[in-house]
Amino acid sequence: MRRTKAEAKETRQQILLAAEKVFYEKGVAHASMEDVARVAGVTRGAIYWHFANRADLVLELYNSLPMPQEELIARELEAENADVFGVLERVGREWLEMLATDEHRQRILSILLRCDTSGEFAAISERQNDLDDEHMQALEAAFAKAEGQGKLGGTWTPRSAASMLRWVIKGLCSEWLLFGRRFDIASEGKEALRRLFATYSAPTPST
Amino acid sequence: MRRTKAEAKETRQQILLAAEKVFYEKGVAHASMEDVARVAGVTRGAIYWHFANRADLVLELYNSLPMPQEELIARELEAENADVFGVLERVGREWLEMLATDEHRQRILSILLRCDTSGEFAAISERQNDLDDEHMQALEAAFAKAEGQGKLGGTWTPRSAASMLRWVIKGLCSEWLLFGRRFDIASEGKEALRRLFATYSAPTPST
DNA sequence: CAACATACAAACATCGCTGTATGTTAATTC
DNA sequence: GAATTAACATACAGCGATGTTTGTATGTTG
Repeated sequence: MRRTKAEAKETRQQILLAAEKVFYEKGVAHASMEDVARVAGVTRGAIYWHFANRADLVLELYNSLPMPQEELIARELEAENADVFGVLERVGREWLEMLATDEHRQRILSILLRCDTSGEFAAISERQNDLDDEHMQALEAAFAKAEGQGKLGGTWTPRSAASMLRWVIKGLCSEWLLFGRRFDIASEGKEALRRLFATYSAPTPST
Repeated sequence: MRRTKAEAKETRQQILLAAEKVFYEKGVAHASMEDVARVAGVTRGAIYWHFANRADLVLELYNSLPMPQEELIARELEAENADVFGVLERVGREWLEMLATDEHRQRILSILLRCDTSGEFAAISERQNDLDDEHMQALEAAFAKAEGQGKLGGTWTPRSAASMLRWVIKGLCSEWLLFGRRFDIASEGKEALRRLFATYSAPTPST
């Protein structure tokens, strides 16, 4: 019973959805391919037709997430007198709001956070690490620009400011995702970002 | 060839050390009990004598970590005019320094961070969550005290201050442990804590 | 110094799961 | 419309790991 191309894509999508559900509920390590197949309404044959193995399935799950448009942000920051803090705070807020509303992203990121990154999934976590590195460099550059504009106060350096921002957002997201989403990440995150950026622009102590 | 009690304890310790090494290198999910046994210089029989199963072994690994004396800290904070910020900043700094020097703690926490928390290891992560909850309550109480002393400035509330501190420390440790320890956690953490506590005591904006 | 318990080693049972190979049917292709 | 191939289902081989059971030699206890 060979399917049409459109039907095949539909099947692939069903498998991804099933994998998202099953991996999220049972954990990547302890869910079998047949668990996924059952939920998707197919057999393991279909899964192995569309995906090489479980690691590949997880990778494609990760790839199915639309990534934020970084070039757009970079362009916003290009202007000579760009409001760096305003842009960064807004981007952070938007990211948290997107996470709060996109349940697929929540589940997939939970899966990635809880999955054993050594061994077969090393490739995925390496990709994430590379992305993180790029983000850090972009952040540092942005804060350096703010410093050049004389807007970075306190004892902040571009590096320390970028690191702090990263730690807060990562801590916030990890806690929310791994800990049962027991608080309103959008509003609490918004508050936290506001306070954090307020400290960035605090006047340098004249000691 | 039955061993004496002291020798048995020694064997148990060897198994724990081997498990720490093997689980750290291969990941909990993909290391077999025989891998552990081989490194420990025993057979799986010895492991199953001392531990019920792999989850129990991981749990005992976690239990082997000496926990910071929380009562001591609580007592320090009891005094009417206690320097809350000073104590908390010092405690945080000491924690980071301890983590930076104790390689066992580094490996075991790495194992816990990367291990799949669903399924068989749910008990362990629940215990961690409970501990985290206690910490949060203690932190909130401490910041509430500081607020009562009129020392909590800005727009901070006890809850937001405690959350922020937690997120920063968690983000810091996670990044350092999972990311190859690519920076000096003691010194960078010390700086971050100093900046963070400085913002806590910043004067309230009179808007 | 029996008698028993302890601290393992060695062998066993078995089972779930993975990957692959083969079979089948229907969509494409030329 | 014959040939090909895509899209699966089904069947198979086989490992690797787990938990248990049995064996055994030696501490330990009364």
